Amino acid sequence: MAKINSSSLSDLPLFSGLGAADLEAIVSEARSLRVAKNATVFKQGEDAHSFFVLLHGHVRSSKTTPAGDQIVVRYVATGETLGVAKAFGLQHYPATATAVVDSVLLAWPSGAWPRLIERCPSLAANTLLTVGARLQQTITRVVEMSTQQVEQRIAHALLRLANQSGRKVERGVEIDFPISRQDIAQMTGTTLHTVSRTLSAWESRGLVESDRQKIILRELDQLLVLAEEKL
Amino acid sequence: MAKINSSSLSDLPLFSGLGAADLEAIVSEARSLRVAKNATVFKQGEDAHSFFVLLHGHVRSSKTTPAGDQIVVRYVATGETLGVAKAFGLQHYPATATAVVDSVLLAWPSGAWPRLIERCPSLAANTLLTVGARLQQTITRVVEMSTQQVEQRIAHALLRLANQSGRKVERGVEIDFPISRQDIAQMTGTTLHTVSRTLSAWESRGLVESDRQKIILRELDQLLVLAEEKL
DNA sequence: AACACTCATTGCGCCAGCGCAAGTTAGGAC
DNA sequence: GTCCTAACTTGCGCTGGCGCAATGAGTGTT
Repeated sequence: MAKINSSSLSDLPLFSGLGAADLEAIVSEARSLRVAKNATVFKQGEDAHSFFVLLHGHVRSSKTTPAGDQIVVRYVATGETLGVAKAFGLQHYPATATAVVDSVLLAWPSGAWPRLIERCPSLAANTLLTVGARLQQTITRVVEMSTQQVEQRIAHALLRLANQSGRKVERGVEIDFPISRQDIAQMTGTTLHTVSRTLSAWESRGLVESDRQKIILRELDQLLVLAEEKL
Repeated sequence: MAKINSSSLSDLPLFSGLGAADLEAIVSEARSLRVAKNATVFKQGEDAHSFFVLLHGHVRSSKTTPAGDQIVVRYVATGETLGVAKAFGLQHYPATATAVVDSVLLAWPSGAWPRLIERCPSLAANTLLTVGARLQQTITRVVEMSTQQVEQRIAHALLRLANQSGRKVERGVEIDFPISRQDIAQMTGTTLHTVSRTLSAWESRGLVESDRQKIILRELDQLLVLAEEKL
């Protein structure tokens, strides 16, 4: 529902290869919603009533353990799908999605999924592609946590964020949404203390420039060296 | 090709919900192959020419980093799919699949995938389910590596293996394929030394019984307590 | 302007678990 | 049998980075 420019939507990976008529039909079933900074799109454990595409903004997906530890699963960038729990057999959302800046999303009721993929089988194939990519990234994360030192993992995480959501600024590349030391710690399996120490050290070497919730990567090459080097 | 009992195949998650005719057609395109213990089904980096279903045996999927570190991605149990790289957009296998016991698989050329899912869209939906489940498991692994001590991670890993591929024996549950300390280390992000020490400690407490490449879990409840307890 | 809160920095002590190294044991090949 | 290799065990010393704790510095609110 609502006036959504379906031509720009045809570029989204989820909808690639879809005919205009199908796309139109699918989009007409969606509602769009705005989520304010720091508000949640959905919460872990909640019934997976809808799935979403992020049109504008940035969303953090994070998971809390029974013991109370939190970890960041991923940051969702513009154009990506989220909350597709039902499509892979989950009744409830496995994580909490929080807007880290004011964001705009399209939402479909999960119940519509079977009907949609019946009409457009390529939806399933497209979703398979993105879920496959996420699986690869997650495995990469396991590999890094198993084999690399904390400093290298932080370097990798920042480079990945810069790549995914970097904005060129005069001094380098800035990560385009507010992110705390704590967030980075929860992405790399360490503590905010260690992240803070590491960034301080890098800052004094001129590799990065950082402020509260803000990080600019100044020397991408050197960070890459740091990330790759086998101790 | 080959005499394969397609009725037993209809129980596989990949083929669930398929009509007998479709199933027949799909299976007729497969070739079956036997892979000896310690031989590889496919190698990391190789062109992803085929995808497989494991009919009998056990296969280890492992990944080697440029720096030479190895980690175990997962163990494939009977009935599971492997090597579906092409289905999620990879040109090459991201890992190496090694038979840990003599194994039998069905293989389809990756090129057949688009045609198969066009004929049977539920193949894509089914694959989405299994890939989704694997994504969740991998995320769980990241969470564990981020928040738990080595001892707890080993307990979790063994309980999971016992659950997936356990065989009841008089004294408890035995993991149904040969697995070394090294393998467990590569699943949990630690070293074979630490795994060995941990198992020794457990053995002296009567929680497990182990031999070379063999592990019997004797006290599942106590291991579960160990796994869950927040230090 | 003062308060409350969230985010960040840094010093210090400690310990889980890694790396090294040496030795043991079990299979498999011939 | 004998050799050879792969798997496993265990002691010892070291250290990366965690936990604690205290402090400082922005941000938003009334």
